Amino acid sequence: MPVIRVALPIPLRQHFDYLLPDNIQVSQGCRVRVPFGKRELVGVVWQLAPDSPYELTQLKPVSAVLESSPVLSERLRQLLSFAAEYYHHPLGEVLTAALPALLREGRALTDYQLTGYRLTASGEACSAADFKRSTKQLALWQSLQQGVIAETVLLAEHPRSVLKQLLDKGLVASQVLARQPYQYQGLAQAALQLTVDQALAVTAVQQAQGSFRPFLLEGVTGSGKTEVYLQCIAPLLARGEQVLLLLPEIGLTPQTLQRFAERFKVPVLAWHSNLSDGERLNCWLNAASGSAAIIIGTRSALFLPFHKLSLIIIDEEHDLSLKQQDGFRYHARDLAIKRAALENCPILLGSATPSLESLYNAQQGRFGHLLLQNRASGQALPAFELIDLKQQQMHYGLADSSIQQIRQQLGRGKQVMLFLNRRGFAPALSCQECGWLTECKRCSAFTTYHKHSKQLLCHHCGASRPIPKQCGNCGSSRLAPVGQGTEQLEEHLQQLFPATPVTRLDRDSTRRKGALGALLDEINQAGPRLILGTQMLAKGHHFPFVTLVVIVDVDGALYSADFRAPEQLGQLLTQVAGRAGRGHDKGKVLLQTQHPEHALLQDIIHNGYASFARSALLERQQTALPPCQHLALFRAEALQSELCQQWLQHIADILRSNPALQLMGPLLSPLERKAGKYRWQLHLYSRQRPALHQALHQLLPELGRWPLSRKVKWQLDVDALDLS
DNA sequence: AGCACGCCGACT
DNA sequence: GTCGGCGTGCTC
Repeated sequence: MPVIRVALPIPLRQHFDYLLPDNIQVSQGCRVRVPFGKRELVGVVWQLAPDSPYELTQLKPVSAVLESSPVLSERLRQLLSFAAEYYHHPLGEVLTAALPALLREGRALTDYQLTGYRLTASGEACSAADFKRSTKQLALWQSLQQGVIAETVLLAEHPRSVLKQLLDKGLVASQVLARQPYQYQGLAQAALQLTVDQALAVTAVQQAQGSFRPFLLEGVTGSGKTEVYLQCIAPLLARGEQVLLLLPEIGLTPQTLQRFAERFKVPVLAWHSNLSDGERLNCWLNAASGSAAIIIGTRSALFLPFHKLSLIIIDEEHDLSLKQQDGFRYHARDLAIKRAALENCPILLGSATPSLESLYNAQQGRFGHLLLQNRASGQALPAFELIDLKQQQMHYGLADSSIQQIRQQLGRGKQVMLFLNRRGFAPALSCQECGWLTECKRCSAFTTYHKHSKQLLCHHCGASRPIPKQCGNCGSSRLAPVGQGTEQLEEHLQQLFPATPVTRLDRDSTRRKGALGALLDEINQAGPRLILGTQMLAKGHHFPFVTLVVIVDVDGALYSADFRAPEQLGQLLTQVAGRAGRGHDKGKVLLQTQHPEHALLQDIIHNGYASFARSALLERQQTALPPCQHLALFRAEALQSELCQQWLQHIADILRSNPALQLMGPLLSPLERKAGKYRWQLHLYSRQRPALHQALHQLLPELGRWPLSRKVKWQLDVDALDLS
C-alpha cells in the first residue's frame, strides 16, 4: 500500500503519514478523511509517497478520499507552505484560514453544484392558453422559453412555490449547471479621461502584464487611484482573466463594489467576514471556475482559488487591518505579493499615505514607483493650521479660534468634522479629594466612563461595572470625569451649537446592525452639521459637504513609545485631511496641540506626507528599525508575571550567541496586564531575514518541548506591526 | 486543538 | 465511598 503525507487542521508543526488502500487513487491537494487518535479529521494530501520515518505497520489507512481533482492547486499549496514557513505557523492552521468552513468540514463539492431549470418536452408543448388560470405560472413558463435558467436567477424573479407547482406538473425539470467562465460584454460605463500621471501608471501596469512585478501607486487623496485600477482591469476582462482587489475591512462598503460593477458588465463578487458559510463557498467556487471576474475582498480573499488571476490590487496598502492580529498573523499585502509572484502577474499597491515598508521597497528598486501628484479634479489639497493650545482660551476641549472657525463654516451652510480618537464620555473618573482614578481590576488601565450607558467600561478586556458612588481610596463622594471622549464632546457641541445637528460616529454609536449606514445617510444630506467621531471617520467614507476638520487632540501620538506612532499619525492626519474639501470648496484642517513647534507636525503640515515619510524612513535607517531591519516578536502571557519573563529569557539566552540577531527584552508589554494576565515580549531584530528565519526555524520545534511552554500562552509575530 | 489518563479534594 | 478539578501525554 502506498503512503501519503497529509496536512491536518490542527495546531501542530508537522504532517501525518497514512496508507492509501490499493484500490484508491488520489492526487496532491485533494481532501481525505483520516482516523486521528480517537477522532476522524478532514485533511489535505500534501505529498505522495513521502520518505516516511514510520514503519508501514504504524500507519493507519485513510478512511475516504473526498474528491478526485484537487481543491488546492499546486500554486495555492506553494503559497500556503510559504506562509507557514515564513510566519512559523503550523500549516494546519494556515490551511484552516485558506479553506472555506464547509470544505474543511468535509462536505462534498457535488452538494454545491449549481442547479438550473428548463422546460420539459411537455412544458415545451404548452401554450400560453394553458396558464390562463395562473398569471404567475405563465410568467415563469415564459421566462423558461429562453432556455435553462440558474436557480438563483430564477428565484430572484419568481416565487419558489410557483416553480414547485410546475415541477410537480412535470412541465419543468431541474438540471446540473456547470459554473462557466464569465463572458465579457464590454464597458457598462465609459472610462474617464486620465491625467498624464494616471495614464503613465496605467501604461506601466499594462506593460508588466504577464510577468510578476510589484508597483507602489502613491497618489494623494482625490488623485484618482480608483480610475487607475479600473483602467488597468479593463483589458484583462476582455481576455477573460480575473482580478483580485484587497481592501482593509472598513472600506468594504457597498459603494466600492458598486463602482466596479457599474463600470464593467461582468460578475463582481464580494468576500468578507459577514458572508455565511454557503455564500463563502459559492464565492470560492465562482473564483475557481472563472465565473467571477473581479473579487473584492478583505485579507483572506488572497487565498481564493482563482482560475486565471492576472492582476492583484491592494487599496490602502498602509492600513494596519491588512495584518491579521490573532492566530495566524499574516500580512495580506506581503502574502499577496508572494501570490502575484506565483501567478506571475503584476500587483499594484495603492495608497495616499504608503507604509514605510512599501516606500522602502520602492526606494530599493524592488517595487515600481508610480506617482499621482495632482488631484484629478485639479483642486488644491486642504490647508493645515496649528492651533496652539497654550495661547488659547479653551471651552469644552475646543480652542476659541477653533470654535470661531467652526461657527463660520456652519454659517456658510457647510459641515464640520471633529476627530477625537477616544470613545466614551471620559477616559476615567477621578476623586476630587485625593486624585484616585477608577481602574480596571483585571487590566493595568483606567476604566472609561460611559455616561449614556451609566457604567465604567474597560476598553481592553470589555469588563463593565456600575459607577461608584464613592472614592475607592478615601471614600469621598466627589468623583468627576477627567479628560474627554466623543460622548462628552457631542454633549458640549450640542450646547455650543444648539441649532446644528450633531452626528457621532464611533464603535458605540454604530454597534447596532445598520446603524452605521443610517448615520452615513444622515451625513450625506446637505446642510450644516457637526460630525464627530473616532478612527472610523478617517477611513474610507466620503463626506461631500465637509469643509473643516478639527483634530481635537493630536498630542497623544506625539510622544508614544511605539516607533511607528509618527508614521501612523502622519497617515491619519493626511487621510483625515483628505476628507475635507472634496466638494467644490478648498478645505481646512485644524490641529489642536500643546506642541505646535514639534518637528513632526511641522514636517507633515509644511511638506506633506510624501516628504515626511521620506525623512521618517531615513530615521528608521539611522536607528536600525523596520523596515530597514526585520523584526520578529515573541509574546508571552500568564497569570504569573515571572513565568513569562523566565520563558522569554530562556529564548533570549539561546539566541544571544547568534551574531546576526539583536535582542531587546524580555520586557513588559505597554499594557502590562490584560484580563488578569501579565504580558511580556521579546523583540528580535536582524539585518538579514534569512538568518532570523533560520534561527526561528531551529528554535521552534525545541521550544514546544519545554515544560514551561505549557504554562504560558505564547505567540510569535513575524513582522509585528502592533507592539502592544 | 481535542481527547484520554491519572491522581487529589468536596459531596449526591 | 464517588464526581470532577486540570496537569500530562499523544495523535501518523
